[in-house]
Order: sequence, then structure tokens, then C-alpha cells
Amino acid sequence: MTEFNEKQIEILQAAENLFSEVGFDGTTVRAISKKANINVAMISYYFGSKEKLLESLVIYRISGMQMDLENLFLEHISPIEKIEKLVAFYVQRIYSNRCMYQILHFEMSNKKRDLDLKAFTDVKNSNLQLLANIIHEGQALNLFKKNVTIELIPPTIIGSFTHFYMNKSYYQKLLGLTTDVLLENYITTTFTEHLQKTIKALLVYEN
Amino acid sequence: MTEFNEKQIEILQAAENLFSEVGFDGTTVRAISKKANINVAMISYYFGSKEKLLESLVIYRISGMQMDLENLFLEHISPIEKIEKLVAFYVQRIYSNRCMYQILHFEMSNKKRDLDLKAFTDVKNSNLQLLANIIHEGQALNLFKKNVTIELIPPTIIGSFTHFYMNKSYYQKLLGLTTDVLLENYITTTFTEHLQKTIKALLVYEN
Amino acid sequence: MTEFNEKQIEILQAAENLFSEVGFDGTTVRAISKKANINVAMISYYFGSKEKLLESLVIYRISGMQMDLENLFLEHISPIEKIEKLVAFYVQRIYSNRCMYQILHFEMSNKKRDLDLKAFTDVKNSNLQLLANIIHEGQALNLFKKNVTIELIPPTIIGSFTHFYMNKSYYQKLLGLTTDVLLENYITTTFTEHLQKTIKALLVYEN
Amino acid sequence: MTEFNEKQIEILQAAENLFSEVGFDGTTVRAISKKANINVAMISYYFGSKEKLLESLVIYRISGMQMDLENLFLEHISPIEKIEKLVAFYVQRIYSNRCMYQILHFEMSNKKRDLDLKAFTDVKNSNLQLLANIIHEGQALNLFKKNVTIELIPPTIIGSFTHFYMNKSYYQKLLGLTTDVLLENYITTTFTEHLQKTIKALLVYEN
DNA sequence: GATGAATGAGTGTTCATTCAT
DNA sequence: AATGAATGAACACTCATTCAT
Repeated sequence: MTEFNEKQIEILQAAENLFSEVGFDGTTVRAISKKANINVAMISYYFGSKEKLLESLVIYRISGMQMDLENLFLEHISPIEKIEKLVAFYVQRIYSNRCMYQILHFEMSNKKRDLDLKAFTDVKNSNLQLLANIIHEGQALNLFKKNVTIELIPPTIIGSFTHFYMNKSYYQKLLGLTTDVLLENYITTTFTEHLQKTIKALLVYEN
Repeated sequence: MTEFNEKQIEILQAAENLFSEVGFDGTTVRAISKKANINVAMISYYFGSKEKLLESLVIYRISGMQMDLENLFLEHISPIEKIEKLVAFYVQRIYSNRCMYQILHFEMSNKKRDLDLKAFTDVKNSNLQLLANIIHEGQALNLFKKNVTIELIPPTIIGSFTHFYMNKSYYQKLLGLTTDVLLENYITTTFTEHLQKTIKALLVYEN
Repeated sequence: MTEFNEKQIEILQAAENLFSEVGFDGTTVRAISKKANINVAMISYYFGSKEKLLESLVIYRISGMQMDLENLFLEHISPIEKIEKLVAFYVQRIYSNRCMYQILHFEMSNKKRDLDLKAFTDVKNSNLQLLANIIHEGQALNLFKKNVTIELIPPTIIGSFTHFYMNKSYYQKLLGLTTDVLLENYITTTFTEHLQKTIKALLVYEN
Repeated sequence: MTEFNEKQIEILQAAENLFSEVGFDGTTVRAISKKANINVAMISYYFGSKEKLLESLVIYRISGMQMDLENLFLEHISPIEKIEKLVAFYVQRIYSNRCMYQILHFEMSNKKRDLDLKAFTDVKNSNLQLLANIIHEGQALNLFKKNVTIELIPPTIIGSFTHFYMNKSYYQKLLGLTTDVLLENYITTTFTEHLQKTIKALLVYEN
């Protein structure tokens, strides 16, 4: 992979914030350069173009996003506990990378640009595989039922979070989460538990 | 509410498509005018500005979005069946209005513009109320368990769909849905069932 | 000459006000139509174009501007009194037609448009002739000195007024003329007397 | 004050010419850019906007307009000669800055824009003060009469010139000044003398 | 005769990018 | 390597005018 120097990383971070806040098209290279305290020309100089900066940003972030959960499968805990851990990890990772998720969420459906998101696809596939393994393990132990569409579980987790976070001002008001600290706390507790319960119930309850 | 004439509706539809495809900032008024087969100046003439066009669009779409589900509560069916119907209605409505949902999804998290989305908030609140009524009914009949965070159910439904649809190219490949017809079919059957099962399980299964 | 109907005159008056206030280029036909309470298309309809509206306006106003001073020369008063009367008439007429004077003042030096201002030139020439006659009469009576550049007297009168009026906010403050009534009063008394004295002194005082 | 670089001054000069010839609203930024041989975007780049360009222009010109006449009062010449010199200076300065005077003349009476013309007001006030001092000196020496409205003398000088110059095509024809050189010559001789005589007569002749 | 709808040319401005150093 | 100046294309929008009725 390409290595980025300090200045480049500053630019990437500035860009990430702005892209997630006002969108790619809503962000000007001048705004990025101002936020990163560098000259406008540096963006073209370092990354080639604004679009390539986005690509670099995606690569930069996704490369650090690979879930370090391979050992989860090896742990001697029940599949149910594994699911709980997996969901918590999912939420945690999306929350940590919420800016990038927001960007990707929009850019993936934007027909103007077609980013090379193979890296992201790989991550998703590997996560899906991990989930499938856990579920199959649970099904083999007769803990989980059989008729579940495994592929639709990640979108439920990711989608729930993304929707919740993108409409955070609405939900903050609805749930009385007056500060960002309260919101973060809510996400790591109530929200995570809700998702855990949801996925567990889906896997266990026969209907 | 303001009434829109035929030409205005054509413009609104063209704008909706483009906004959902390439974003508000990624859409030029010339692209809209070309798609709607009208002169550029007509957009300012009819709506005042590009931004006001978006506002008009939101009003236009949301006003027709109110769920006609009040009678659902009156039907003599079990709360479980009500939930099934409600989820199916939800999915159906989001699918029908997927363009607008995509636009709103982005605009709600975009700090650049702050649309007056009171109408949309009202819709969400009324839907949430309806859901809460059904759940309370089920809880009163001891069909549903008590410890559920009702407010987090709509984001799970909406978020699951939105994420699924915004990443449809990924999921189409993953699930072998080679055509849009297959995709639509999948959504109305497997996807809907998945969500119905998920919500039902969450409400019924005590864990 | 062309006759104008009531509606046309309303348009002309609205246009005159706006032209004098914000200039020809600064005035939009829509602003005129709004002020005159008529449809925008009427302007093109009645006058052909915005530019031709200006031409019509000039014709309309100048035709009523001809000084009715021919009898002044016949009156049995001294040339000095005639000069006094002439200056007072001048000021009065410019004040009455100040909007049109303001328009002409600017448009005459505007290279973009070359109005056919023959009518205005005729007026100026005839006024100059009248002035010259009075001065010659005074010189014949040895009341006025000989070495005076008659052609430069009208610009002194018109220019003094125009400059004063175009900078009226400055002079109102300088002279404490807090209201428009005070300003009008000042013009008809002190200002007029100042100009009368000036011209008389110029004509009489040998230096 | 802000310093302007070479390119900026080129732009300012091009703008001044065009503004004085066809007015501010009649001038397009593209016309300025063409005349100054620069890219259109440079105008926004250097001055922010077309309107701010005008403001910069006014500041640029007025700052160099301050009359260097303080020593006039110290010279050991009679008040009459001082008036002569003052008028000549006035005419000279207006002639040198005729473009800016034309612009200001229009903009001061244009309700659309309200330029901050404090600098110009200061210049006018200081000139008026100088004039008042000379007149009071002459009155103390019984050379000048008492009943004169000093504040109306500058408008007579400035107005006479401005009107003359703005209608120069009329006066050139009237006075047979077929070339611009002849016109300039006329202004520095006959026209200046006319104004000197006028003001002197006003101050000296008791009527 | 009179008008609301519609047009295309043109407006000032902003944009990502490149140039000269 | 790093930058301020400069560029041309594109932007949303406004304009006077004309069209269809």
C-alpha cells in the first residue's frame, strides 16, 4: 500500500471531516486546504486531484478497518456470546469510523463517481464469512434455527446504526440525549443491546 | 399546500431522480432542465432557486407519504399480524419513495443546508405512535415482552432497507439478483420476510 | 408627436422615477411594470423595448420643457431684472424636472446608448439664445461688461444645481436641511439667490 | 491604506474607464477583464467582487486626490489671487480625475449602492475649510463682501465643470472645439478664467 | 388588446486545477 | 518541495424579450 506522510494524513483527516459533513461535492479543495493548514495546490500535488484524494482516503481508512475478530471463532464461548460480541464489535467499529461510513454510504450510491471499493467489499465479505461461520456453528449445536437469511443480517446492523446516526438530531431529541456524550453512551449501551437482542432473537426464535 | 402544475411536477420528478442519483450538489440546474425538457430559467421562475426546488420537492413528496395505516389498528387481527403488515407497509413505502429517502438521508446529515423537515418529522412521529400502540396492545395481551426499545425499531427497518438499497450493486452480486426485476421481487418477498421475522422475534422472544 | 395614453404615461412616470433613482441599467423592466401596476410584456408591447421606452420618456418630458420665456424679452424691465428672472426660471424648471435632468445628465455621457437628443439640444440652444439677447441688451446699455463667455453661463447654472442636488445628502447635512421641505425651500430662496448674485456679478463686475 | 500591485492597478484603471463610460451597471466584469488583459476570475480573486472593486477604486483614487493647497494660505499673495489659484487648482484636479468624478457623480445619487464615501466627504470638507479661510481673510481686509453663501461656491465650481464635461459633445460643437486637444486647451484657459471671474465677481461685487 | 408562460443570452461568481518560480 | 498567482470551464441565476392564447 501507499504510505502517507504526516502532511498527507492531515489533509486526509480534514477531507474526511468535511466530506462527511457537507458531502464530496459540497466540499471545496480550498476548505480542505484551510482546515489542514496547507496550500491549495498541495492537494493536486499530493493526490493528483480531489477525486483521487477521496480514493486515497477510502484506501487509507479501509485498510485500518479489517476486523480483528478471527480469534473470536477460536474462543471457547457459546455462539450466542459470539454473536453478542460480534454485534458489539460491529457497532464499535462503525461508530469509530462513522465519518468514513457516512461518506461511503453516500458515495456508493452516487452514480457520478465509481470508486474502486474492492477493499471495502473484501472487508464486508470477510465479515460476512465470519458471521456465517458463527451461525453455522450455532445451527450445528441446534441453538439457532435454520431458516435465516444470513446475508441480510449485516445490512440490518450497519443500516440501523447508519440511519440512527445520520438522523441523530431527530433521535437525540426523541430520546432526550441532550449532549454528544449522552449519545455516545446510549450507543454503546442501549443501542448496542437493542441490536444484540434483535439479532439473537432472529437467530434463536422460530417463527 | 401549494399545488403544482404539470410542468412543475415534471421538473420535480427530474430533480428527484438526479438528486438521488448524484446528490443535490452534484446536480446542475441545467441537467434538471434537460431531463425535464424545459428551459433553465423555468426552475428559477417556478421555484425561485435550486434550493427552493429541493424544498418544494420535499414538501411535494412527504405530503403524499403519510401512511394510511390508521385503520390497521382497528382491524380484528392479532398484534403479530399487525406488525407483519406494518413492516410490509414500511418496506413498500420506502421502496416506492426510495429516491426521496435517499435524498433525505443525505440532506438530514448535511450541515450545509438545513431543510425544514418538520413535515417529515411529523410523519415519523405518527408512524412511531402507531407502532407503539400495536406493541402496547401486544404487551397487554402478553404476546410481546416488555423490555424493548420501541424507538429503535423504526431505524432498524428504515436503516436495513436504506443500507441494502444504497449498496444494491454489492447485494445484487452477492445474492445473484442479476436484474432490477429480480431485485424488486427479492425486496417484496425475502427481504420483507427477513425484516418481519426480525421484528417479530425481537418483540416475542425473551432473552 | 406621438400621443401617450393613460397607461403609457403611468409607465413613463414609473420608469422616470426608477431611472433617476437607480439608473437605466440598474432598472429592470419588471421593476417598472410592478411600479406601474402593469404586465411586463406591456413595456415591449407599448414602447418596443426598454431602450425605446427611455427615448419615449425623453421625448415626453422634453416636449413639455420648452421655456415659456419669449415674453421675458418683451417685458419692460431692466436686463438685470431679466437675468434674475431667467435664473429663477432656470432653477425652477430644473427642479421640476430634476428626475429627467438626472437621467439625461448620466445618459448624455454614457457611450453605450446614443439617444437622439436633438429636442433637448434645441431647447438648450433656444435658451442660450434668449440669454444672449438679454446680455447683449444689457451690454448695449452699458450695464453689463463685454468680456463674458455667454456659452459658459448655462453650464454654471445647470451644473451648480445638478451637482447640488445629486449630492443632496451631503449638502443637507452640511446646511442642516433635515427635511425635504427645508431643502426645497432652501433651493427656491438661498440657492436661487446665490446663483442670481453669481451671474449678475459676473455680468456686471469688471475684473 | 491597502497597497495595490501592478496587475491590480491595471484592473482598477480599466474599470475606471469603463465605469465612467458606460456606468457601473453597464460594465461587465468580462469587459473589464478584457480591457485589463486578465482573466475574469482575477477580479473576484483580487477584489472579492465587482462591487468591492468599485470600492477599492474609490479608495485608490480619492486617497490621491487630497488637495495639496495648505501652503496656499501661507503664501504672501492677496486673497483674490488665492481664489484664482484655488479655482484653477479645482478645475485641474477635477479634470485630472474626471473619470472618477463622473463615477462618483452617478453613484452618489444612485440609491442601489451606498458606497462608503467618507474619504470623499473628508476631502470636500477640507477643501471647503480652505476656501472659507481665504474668504474670511478677504472679508477681514474688506476686499470681499460679507453676504455670500460660502458652501454654495464649491458646487458651482464642480457642477459647472462636471456639466460642461458630461455634455462635452454639445459644447464642443457649440464652441467649435473639434479635437480633444482643443477641448483640453479650452478648459485650462477660457473655461478656467470664466470660473475664476465668476467666483471673484461673486465675492467682490456688492449687489 | 392584453397577459402569463417561456426563452436564450448574458450576468457575477466559484470551482478544481495548473503555471511559474 | 512547495506556493501564490492565474486560468478557463462551469455554476446558479437574472435579464429583456417573445410566444401562445
